[in-house]
Amino acid sequence: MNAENTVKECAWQAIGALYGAAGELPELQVAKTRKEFEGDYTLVTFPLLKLSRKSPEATANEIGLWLKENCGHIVADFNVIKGFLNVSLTPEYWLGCLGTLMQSPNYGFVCESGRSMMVEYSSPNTNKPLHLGHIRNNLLGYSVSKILEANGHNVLKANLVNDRGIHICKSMLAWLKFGNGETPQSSGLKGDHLVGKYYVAFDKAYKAEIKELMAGGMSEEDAKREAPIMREAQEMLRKWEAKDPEVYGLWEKMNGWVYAGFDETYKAMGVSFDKVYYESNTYLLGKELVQRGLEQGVLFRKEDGSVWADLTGDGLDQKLLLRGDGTSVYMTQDLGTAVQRHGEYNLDEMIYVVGNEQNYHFQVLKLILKKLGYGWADGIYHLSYGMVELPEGKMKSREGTVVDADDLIAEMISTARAVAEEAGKLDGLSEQEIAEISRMVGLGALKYFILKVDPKKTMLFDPKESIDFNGNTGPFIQYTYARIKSLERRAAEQGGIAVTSVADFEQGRLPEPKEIELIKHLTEFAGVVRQAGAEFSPAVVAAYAYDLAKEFNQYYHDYPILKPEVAEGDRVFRLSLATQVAGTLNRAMGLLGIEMPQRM
RNA sequence: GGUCCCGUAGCUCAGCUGGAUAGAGCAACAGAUUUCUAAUCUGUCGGCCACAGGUUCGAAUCCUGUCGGGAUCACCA
Repeated sequence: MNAENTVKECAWQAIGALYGAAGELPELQVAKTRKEFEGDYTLVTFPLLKLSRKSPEATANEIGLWLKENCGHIVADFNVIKGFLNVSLTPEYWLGCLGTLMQSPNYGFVCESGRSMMVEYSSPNTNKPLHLGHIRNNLLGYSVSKILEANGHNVLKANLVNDRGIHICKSMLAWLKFGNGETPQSSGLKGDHLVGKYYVAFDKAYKAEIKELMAGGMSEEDAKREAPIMREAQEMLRKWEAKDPEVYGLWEKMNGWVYAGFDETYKAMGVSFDKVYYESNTYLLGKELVQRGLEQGVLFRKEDGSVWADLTGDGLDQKLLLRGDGTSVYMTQDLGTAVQRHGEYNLDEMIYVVGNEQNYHFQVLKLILKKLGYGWADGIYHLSYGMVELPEGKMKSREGTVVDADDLIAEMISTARAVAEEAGKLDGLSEQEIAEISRMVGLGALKYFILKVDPKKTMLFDPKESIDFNGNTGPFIQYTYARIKSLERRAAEQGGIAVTSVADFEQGRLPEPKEIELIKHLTEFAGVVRQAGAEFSPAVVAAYAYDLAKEFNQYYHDYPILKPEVAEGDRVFRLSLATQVAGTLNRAMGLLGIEMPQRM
């Protein structure tokens, strides 16, 4: 069931019959007819002029006449404006589409592509809590996973936690120095926030030491290196690498606090993972790979013993892979991890959801893997997303301008509640229902706000102007859904309407123009899912859901569905159509990780 | 300096595999409600699609250059 293809096939037949199918055929251009013209689909005739050897108008007319005579799905009336042929499909055809939809509760979702993919996202550091930038990452990663699943792929959601390194040692050290044994239990602080507090404390103490050293005549660079607290942190990292029991125990304890905190945030956001990796387990990977590359002559060694990849032939620079002392760097680890995962799961694609500041890194990663002879490197895709900026510019933790993820989520939910209460939407509902609706709507607003924007674009978030609940927003779409659910409840109270196929409709009840518009929208969902999957773009799905909701709201406004004056035949038909809209909205929003309330 | 990304209404964003008169939302203004839920609907206002060339029947969309903004080019991750 694909109306556009139906039109295309008819057009091909017309062209074959009229002009012969000889020679190479131009691409057929069929598009949805613009609103201001009459018709469902438009055939652009300009590319066909070489075949027809006639004017655009004559060609369009000729094809239109042929379709009228020979194609049963296309209505007799067509119109030609300049080189554009506008045709419509019959109400019977659209009724058939509605019938197919009613029989296909999972319309739009493909089963079993046979392809396996890993989507790596989130990948936080364990020294501070999640912020707005992480929210964009997590929502994107989760949504893209859902979209790929809907395209029939076997998807593994992965999280590579950066649990080791100097950053966590900073938090650990500051906690030892200033913490007085404080724990999440004793302080009432969420674990990740507690650890983040000591990361900030470290930075403060570090800065004070630098200032003092510089006052004593030292250069800034030297002061940064010589500051005692920094030396201590580095010493701590060495002890960690040597698995010093005391340091290791502290590390495990504080990371445990952070994980408990993250789990809470993940749960609140509604994201999850199939596989969690820890850098403490993977940071030594890749060394063998580099050795092999060295033997193959793909990599080279400098006098100091360090190993490099020469990418200057590809327009890039040289890239360090092993230091002179044999220790590895970030890239080494990522190379090793990629190879290991590919061996483990035989992945067709690996999608990395990582900010655009790492564009270069992934370009290099892919290139080196190819040089090492891994053909599957072509299946690596860096889903690069832009920063979330505040009105005053970038978020800076040092200046305290970060928008904390937990705070923002809580604020969205409480705002949703306040808005609903003011509008009297929650009267008569239990506290539990109120809390659940507020949660869904608040999160829906936040998720939609972020996911509707093209991932690669830098986006702006203004905390002072709280996220809207009207217009092109998540709650708008949720509201549309809730109203349909309300209709369904009412219909059930009135004795139920048992319609499962078009055969149950009143004889001769065909869709009216506005209803055809809705059916047309509904049939486009499969194409939207496919496109979103091919482009890794939740924004495509968001735009679709909004358009469908808007279209339905107009219909709902103009056409009564269950009002007493509505004839039984119309009532049944309209409710069935509304149910299809609700189902499609629900599936579309599900791909964005947005839940739909039954009432709001 | 090299490479990559972005520039569309006052603001936030669609549209970009070339198609008809460039679309939404917010904001502003004017309307619709004895409600199948007004978190809705209708209308008005708002544009040298950064700029200049090129490609062609046709360019916001493709190519080149310029300007503006961002990222990156670490023995950090």
